[in-house]
Amino acid sequence: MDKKHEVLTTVKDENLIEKRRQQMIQAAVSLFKVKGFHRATTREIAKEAGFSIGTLYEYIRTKEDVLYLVCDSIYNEVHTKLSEFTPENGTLEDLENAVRHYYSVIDDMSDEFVVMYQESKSLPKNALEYVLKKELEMVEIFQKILVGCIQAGELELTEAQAKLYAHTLVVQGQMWAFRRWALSKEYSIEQFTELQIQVLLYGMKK
Amino acid sequence: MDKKHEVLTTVKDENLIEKRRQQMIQAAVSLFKVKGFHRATTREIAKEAGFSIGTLYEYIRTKEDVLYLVCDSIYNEVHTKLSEFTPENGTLEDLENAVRHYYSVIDDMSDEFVVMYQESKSLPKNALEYVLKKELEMVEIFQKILVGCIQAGELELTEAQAKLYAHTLVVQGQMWAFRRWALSKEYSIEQFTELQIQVLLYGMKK
Amino acid sequence: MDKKHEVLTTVKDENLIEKRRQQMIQAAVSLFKVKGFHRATTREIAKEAGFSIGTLYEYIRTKEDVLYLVCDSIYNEVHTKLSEFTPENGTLEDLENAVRHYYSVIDDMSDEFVVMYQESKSLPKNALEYVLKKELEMVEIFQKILVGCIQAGELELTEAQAKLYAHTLVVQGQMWAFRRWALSKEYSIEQFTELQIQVLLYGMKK
Amino acid sequence: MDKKHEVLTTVKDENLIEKRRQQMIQAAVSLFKVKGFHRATTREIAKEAGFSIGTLYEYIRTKEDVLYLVCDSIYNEVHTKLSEFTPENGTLEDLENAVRHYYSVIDDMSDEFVVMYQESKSLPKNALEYVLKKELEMVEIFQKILVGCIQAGELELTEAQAKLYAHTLVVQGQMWAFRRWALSKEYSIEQFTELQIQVLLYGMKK
DNA sequence: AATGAATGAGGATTCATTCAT
DNA sequence: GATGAATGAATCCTCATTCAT
Repeated sequence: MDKKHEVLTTVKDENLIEKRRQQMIQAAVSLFKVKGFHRATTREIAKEAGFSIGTLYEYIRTKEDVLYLVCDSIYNEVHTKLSEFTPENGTLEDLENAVRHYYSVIDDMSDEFVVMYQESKSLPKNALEYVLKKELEMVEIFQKILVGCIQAGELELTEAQAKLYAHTLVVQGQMWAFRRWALSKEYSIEQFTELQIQVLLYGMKK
Repeated sequence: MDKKHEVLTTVKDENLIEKRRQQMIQAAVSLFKVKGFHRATTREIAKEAGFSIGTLYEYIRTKEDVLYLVCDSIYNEVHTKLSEFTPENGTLEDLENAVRHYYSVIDDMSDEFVVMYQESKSLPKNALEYVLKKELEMVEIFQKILVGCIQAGELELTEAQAKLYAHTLVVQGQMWAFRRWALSKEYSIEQFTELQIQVLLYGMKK
Repeated sequence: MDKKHEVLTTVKDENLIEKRRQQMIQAAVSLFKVKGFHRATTREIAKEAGFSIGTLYEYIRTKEDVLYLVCDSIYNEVHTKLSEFTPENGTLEDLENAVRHYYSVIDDMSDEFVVMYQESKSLPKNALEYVLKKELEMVEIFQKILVGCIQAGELELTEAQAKLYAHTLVVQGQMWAFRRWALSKEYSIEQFTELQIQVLLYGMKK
Repeated sequence: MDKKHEVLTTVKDENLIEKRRQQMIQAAVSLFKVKGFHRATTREIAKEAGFSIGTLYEYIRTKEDVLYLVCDSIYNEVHTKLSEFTPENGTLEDLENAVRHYYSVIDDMSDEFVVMYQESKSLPKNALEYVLKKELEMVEIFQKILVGCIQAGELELTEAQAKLYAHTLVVQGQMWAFRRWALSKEYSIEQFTELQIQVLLYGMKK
């Protein structure tokens, strides 16, 4: 459950595996976005990726493997991008900037986010567990920043509150991806971000 | 697009239609919860509902109709329950109570919520539009309360801010349904609700 | 392992099941005879049986079920035919007649025999066990007749010998089915039978 | 049709061809024994043989070639082993010893025998004809010994009877390979052999 | 000679939907 | 109104074979 869920391959060349999987993931995301996991066929995925159905199956075992690779890849990308920005001062400004950075990552990858959250329930059990673990890691990133602020005396929260607020921050970012159809009519991502920072950090009461 | 999406029937007797559809919806929710819309078969739905596949198709046209009925039914139930409680004073206490009421409805119906949000993307175009409209109506309920508070001088927000905060309140409630696997280990629904009210209304800054 | 291996069905009407399965078995035997189990497709089986592929799968779960039904049906038919003729006197004449009867059944059903013995190895484990049990029952029929002859003083054999001779008689009959391509050039079934009776019962030494 | 069926090769070096084919045959027999010809894949055969799928196809043209090589190799081995022992006196003792020798060869190679007889039906037409010819040659070996006994006055049989008895002797030997699952519980190969000699040469009547 | 990545035709199975009873 | 047998398009996946390196 802790270990990375392995996707078995017939092919041996590691570089080739990486290359083909990138093609595959990109193809899959663009198809899942439009039709969802179940309505996208393995043939379509292969074609969109630029190779034959036979080749697709040299790099995966089942269609669900594709979904897993997509989810794993998205999490890794988000993690990498968030890690580029790790504030360490424990100021509220740091927290604000972390949120801004995260929300901009979501804006860049909102198709991927929507696909991941809508389809991950179709993963086989242990792949799902792995993905949920990754989700918690995302929450922990924010939790650590919050704890930093608490220790620096900038925030006055219990551990339990900090954890919940971390969830809140993560979910509010996802909201932008999921409700883009409604929200983008009214706000730009920058407006959205600043408004959210206002209410989440400082409350909506005047 | 604005009108209620109609589900055609062979049967004439309105009472019977209502009865069979309730059986159907209940069966579908419990199946979709476990296997999702795509993996649940119409045969299973019919069986779980207590009648034959032939009978199922007397009351719907396509499998997607079942999903639509499920979503429609959930929204109506939530609407009804929220309408039981419509505060009109424009106090912050009213707002808090509205949130409490909404979050407790979500707690009661969290399976239904999860099913609805995970599967509604599989609705045909115009049924989806109808459902999204319903979703906006939910947001508007909170928006109105917020506007009430603004007018009463309890909150100091622009219209744009009020709308976004309404979304936030709605989404944070759904968070309880979607992240129950993680959150319920740490908080009861009451604790969750009070903590959320704290941060959303009054901010997390000390 | 002892119980009859069950083949699950979607259809409820028992008479219909029986009818469709007979069509299926007949179609399968004629195809397996020509192409073997693996090269015959389920579509061909359905078509030959006179219904659609969908209908075929209403009456079976897997392609191997077809093979099992074929084997089971053949054994039952042979058993029934052999049971029509059960000598009880313990004379050598009885034994001879039993052999004659068995060999003529094999002549009638040699396609079926060949199919069954060539393909039964493809059965899933517990279906195979069931079929092997049936095979032993066939041997036992002859063993009993032999024991009858021993008790009547017509033959002087140990139990162990009787069992082996029963196998021999059964296998020699099957030889007619398997080596028809060579044997029928030289002998009619009647000649074959009488020559076999000679050597098996009375030896080839002058 | 009479000529040896040729398996074409890209490779020139005859020694290498022989070596690779031996690896291939051994691998194939062990796989066919477990999974049968159809379920064993060419990839598995190559891997078990210790080389790549590409290399496998340097030494054969089609998968059926592998099966042919297996059958051919088994027949040749049996022939060689039987030829080591060719009695020429025309005594019944010679006949008995030939049978003993043959049955012990079968005991040594029973996996190979089972594979050959179960799978040879999958050979392409002219390879099958070649193999059937080989089978008849096996029968002829015994037929010759029988004729020797007849000429020496030890047996009193017509040509037609001699040929049938030759088939019988060959098939009874194969019985040991095919019914090992049942027979080996009751008899050792030596017991089996002696009992068979008794009944086949001297009859079971007291 | 050896390798192994690529191919795609082919096959088993599923399941939404229909329609005769 | 209710039933459930029949249908066949759709889909996942396999595997023999090829060919560039």
